[in-house]
Amino acid sequence: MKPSSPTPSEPSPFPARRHDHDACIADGLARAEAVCRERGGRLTENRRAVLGLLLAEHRPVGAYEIVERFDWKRRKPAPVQIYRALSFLEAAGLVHRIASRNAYVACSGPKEEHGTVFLVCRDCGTFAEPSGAAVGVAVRDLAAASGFEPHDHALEVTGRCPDCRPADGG
Amino acid sequence: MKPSSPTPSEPSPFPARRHDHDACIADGLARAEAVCRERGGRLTENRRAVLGLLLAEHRPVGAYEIVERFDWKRRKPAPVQIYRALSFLEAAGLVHRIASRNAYVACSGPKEEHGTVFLVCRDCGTFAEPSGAAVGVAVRDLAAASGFEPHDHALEVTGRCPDCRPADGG
DNA sequence: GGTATAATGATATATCGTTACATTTCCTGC
DNA sequence: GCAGGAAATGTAACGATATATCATTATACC
Repeated sequence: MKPSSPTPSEPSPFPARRHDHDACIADGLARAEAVCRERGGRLTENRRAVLGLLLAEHRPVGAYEIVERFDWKRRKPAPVQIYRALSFLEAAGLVHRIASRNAYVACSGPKEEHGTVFLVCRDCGTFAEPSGAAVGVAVRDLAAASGFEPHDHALEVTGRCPDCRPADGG
Repeated sequence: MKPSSPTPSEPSPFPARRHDHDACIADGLARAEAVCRERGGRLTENRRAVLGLLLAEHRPVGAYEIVERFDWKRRKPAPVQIYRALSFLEAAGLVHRIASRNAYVACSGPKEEHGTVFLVCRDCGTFAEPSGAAVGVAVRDLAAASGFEPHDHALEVTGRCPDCRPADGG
């Protein structure tokens, strides 16, 4: 197995070291607009700003860190403003809460289109959301064996991302 | 597949509706003593009391709920007392934190001997920790495909336990 | 017993998230 | 344009979760 060379059909879920960051923000916001049109909510200034801030990072960001970094009409918003935006965005499947860190990340698509698997680098904090089909299968199997009826799941994995792990894989 | 009849070789990870509760508390404490002897810590009165309280439940319990229920020399302990005990117990692999609920559960064994999969019933709060070998495999596969080096993972599944789900499985 | 280490006691504070209610903005129909 | 209602925001206070700090006590080891 060559971890550093994933097959072309399954590209790394981690962002490339250099990529068109403005484009990934613009894409995220465009996707958000589409989701809002479909679901009926409004992508207001606050929500857009919070989502934009999360899209600009590829890592989980705490709500109060958003408060601090949020230049909002030249002053700080109250925490509740941020939480309201996050609640809306999470309900729309545009943001995930990383429970183990009390932090939030922009999601790469609507809820139906991805698993709920989160990889977080313990060194640089970089975040990725790989497709979690195998995990979904494992959850269903486990549940069936236990008589448990699963509704929702989240798998949070900590470790080292390709950029932070030693080159030899050790 | 017959979810309500798991194979005998893989018994339900959920506690039986009626079981010898005193025995499972005593077993848990005895296991804790053994772990402490092996690891070098001490199972002091506070730690024993916190673990005992968690063993007496089969569900995640919040730290401040422990504070409230803790009859400790006839008065309430300070939160920090509870958090200290929980930190020790978690480091020893005797307790898990359920991040999605900010709550803690007694673990059924030392860290090496089980996966890190948590089933929590959304109706009654009952908790189970099934063996998560398949999940471990899925995590390793995902990680290998991403070039990610996994160190730790936790899978939290919410749903309905065998006692709370409708009898027909719907 | 003397000393080092582990653990606790007590107070204060940091961090994360919500309640409550008044006000404003936006959409819709006229 | 303008009324009416729903959605979203503004503001202040509060509740819930977790940790920092430092003095003190208990335990293990010599």
